Amino acid sequence: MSVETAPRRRRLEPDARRGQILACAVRLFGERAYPDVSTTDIAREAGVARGLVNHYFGTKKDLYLEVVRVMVTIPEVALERLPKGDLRTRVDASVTWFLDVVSRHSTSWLAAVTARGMGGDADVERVLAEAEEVAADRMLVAVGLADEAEHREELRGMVRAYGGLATSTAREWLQRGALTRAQVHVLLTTTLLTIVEQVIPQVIAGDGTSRPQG
Amino acid sequence: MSVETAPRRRRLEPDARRGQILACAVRLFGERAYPDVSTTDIAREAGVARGLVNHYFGTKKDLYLEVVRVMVTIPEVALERLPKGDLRTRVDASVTWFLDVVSRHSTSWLAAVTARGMGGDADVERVLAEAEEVAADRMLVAVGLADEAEHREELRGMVRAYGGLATSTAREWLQRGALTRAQVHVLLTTTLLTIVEQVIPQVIAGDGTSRPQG
DNA sequence: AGACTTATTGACATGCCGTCAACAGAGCGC
DNA sequence: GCGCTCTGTTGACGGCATGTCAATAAGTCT
Repeated sequence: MSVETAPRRRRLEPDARRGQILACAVRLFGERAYPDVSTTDIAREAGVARGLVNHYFGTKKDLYLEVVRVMVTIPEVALERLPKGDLRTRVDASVTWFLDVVSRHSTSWLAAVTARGMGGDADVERVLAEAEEVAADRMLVAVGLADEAEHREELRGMVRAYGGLATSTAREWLQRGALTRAQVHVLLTTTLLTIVEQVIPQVIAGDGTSRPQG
Repeated sequence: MSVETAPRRRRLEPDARRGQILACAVRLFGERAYPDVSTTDIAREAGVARGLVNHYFGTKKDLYLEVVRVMVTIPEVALERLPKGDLRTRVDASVTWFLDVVSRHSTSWLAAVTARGMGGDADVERVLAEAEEVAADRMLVAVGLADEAEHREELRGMVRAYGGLATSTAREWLQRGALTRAQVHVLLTTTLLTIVEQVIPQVIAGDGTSRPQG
């Protein structure tokens, strides 16, 4: 009687195995900190020999980079169509969309932004920076400043900086519970409006972009 | 002739040795990431046996906690006297003070905020949170909202969130070079004024602080 | 079935971390 | 000066994590 329907080794396609291990790594790195998660833990979680982790991802740090990339890419579900109304309407919609996304994927999103990079690693920083770039470009489209060719760099810098505000504000809501969603909404919309309507015109019309003293 | 003015072991007072090792650790952790700095490196840098590091600081993570505490405490040089003028004047002075501090200690400050916590470690997060708390209280004093007893929690939350904006904006200036100091100054002052004059009154007068639905 | 491909394993070498008993520098009494 | 004590300091040991690599077996094709 052949009851051996469970071979001790199951052979999967590389993509499948890779994805499975990556999923386990995402979960573990979302719970514990980088040095507190061993590749042995990940391998055990995936029911796999430890060497296989290195086989697919190289070093532990490489695996972590992919994990972070997955975490920050999750909110990329796309801000497809934004309302055609005036600035205030579009800003409001953007903030609503942002808050929806981060509250839906709150745990992994919090892990990604809280785990701001393993103690200042350069490669991790690069991955986070790329994600910020994408988010900043989308935001520029949303507020209708996408085709401002001349001051592109400053605009992107300001929007990236605003991303820092959005992040820390969302953390006050989701992590510390110091603010309600409504309060966060007011803070983010009002601030973004101020930046677009007051700060950016002042910078564009103001002093030189790279002259130390004006 | 006794040329042995250099005994292979030099005996220091505990405080001195501790401080010396801590200084080396601060330098190394400021350059490389947490997992890329071994206690062996720190011991070698201090010209000391590796066991001594553990003797003084316990575990490697404990040492790292002290390092982070030192890094974030550096800018605590105190915002002693702030001008007595109106809100705009005080906000302007606060931002100027902040930019002075972070530009002076730019390297260690960048290391501290960039090294946002070793991949989401709880204890590291606690140290950073305490530092944010101190900064937030000072800011509340500076903008004249220190004695608003009722909505204390929300106010502190908002100011902490603004701290996130200040951090990311300063990084755009010091690290990426996308913004000039003047632009950063405009962005931070205008935004803080908006928060104090528009957002906070709206929150105080607005809906309930902890009621999910109004 | 037999052969072939390759996903998967297990062991090896290296390095890091925490602990601990033993060593030695500095001050003191004699 | 000699020896004693105190304690800052060392070196080594055990355990664990990581990366590499040849050996193995699962699945497929003929």
